Amino acid sequence: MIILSKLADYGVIIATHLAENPDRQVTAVALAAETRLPQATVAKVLKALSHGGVVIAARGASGGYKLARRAQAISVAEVVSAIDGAIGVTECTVHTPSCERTDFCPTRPHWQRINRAVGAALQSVTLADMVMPAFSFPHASETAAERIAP
Amino acid sequence: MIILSKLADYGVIIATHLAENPDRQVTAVALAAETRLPQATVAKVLKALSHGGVVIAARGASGGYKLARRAQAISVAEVVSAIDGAIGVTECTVHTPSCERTDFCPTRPHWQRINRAVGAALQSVTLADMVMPAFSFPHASETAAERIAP
DNA sequence: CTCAATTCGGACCGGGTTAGTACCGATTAG
DNA sequence: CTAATCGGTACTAACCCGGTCCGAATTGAG
Repeated sequence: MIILSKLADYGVIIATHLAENPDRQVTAVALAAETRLPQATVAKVLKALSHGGVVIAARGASGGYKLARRAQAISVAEVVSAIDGAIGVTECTVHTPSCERTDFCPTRPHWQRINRAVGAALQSVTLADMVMPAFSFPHASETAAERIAP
Repeated sequence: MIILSKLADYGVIIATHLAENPDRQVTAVALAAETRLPQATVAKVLKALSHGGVVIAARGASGGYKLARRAQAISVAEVVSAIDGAIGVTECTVHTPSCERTDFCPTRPHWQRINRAVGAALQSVTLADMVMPAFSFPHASETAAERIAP
């Protein structure tokens, strides 16, 4: 299973690309060309990012997008939730628990615990981190580490 | 956005229910009744769990399901990946990186790092934990689960 | 020993969400 | 004024989820 939606994935790619050249105003079509992603989709993602306050849009001729803040101040979690909404592990963790099980179901606290872990993971990585090549994570068994269970 | 699919969520509910009465052989319809989940879906989930080695199925009259191992030995990650397949944050983290970006894209190691964190969170919770009401879970493992993998 | 009842196992199908596209209006620089 | 660019909405296509159906295996009765 894939956790992030494709759009959210694109969002991070695009935001990261913006983080590489800060202060530069880039148009949607240019971003699409530079990231090799479909133009229309890039435009759509940028709209969402703008809406979420991750990027700032300049309209009109010679308009374009750039990051709303410094790259270090923007976490991956922010980018993702700008596109896909709040992050939650299960149904109960995101909206109000209207399910009848809520009261007597003992699993909820555990879900919330897992949820916090995921959120922390996404929040701890900023766009500035994403740009840096990350030698600092030495791992021999890359594929094994990537899979949760065989 | 919701991370777990509904089926995976059901899977955990069902597996947890099985963990509550170990050694008891329960049929799919009984499980559906006891968990208040739709019968057909429960059956489907159980098939996947059986395939993934989480539960053991007995066919024929007086057949049914039971956990393949003790509840402490089965992690939530196992249940989830039995249903939804390997867990990965993005496309690249699960299948072979066929995208052209793979080689030059610096974000991959960071994704893997996030991925490991999520995996650790899911693996750190067993079915036995899920059954226990969570007032008393050890803080040590909690912080460990929440910390991002180095 | 045979048959029927019961249960799991695998293939198939429809509905709904998501990805992706296209259009038109709004805004701004030159 | 014109060209370029973002913003919003509507639309189509694809995929995945959830559910249903029928066949395979096993048990227990006659």
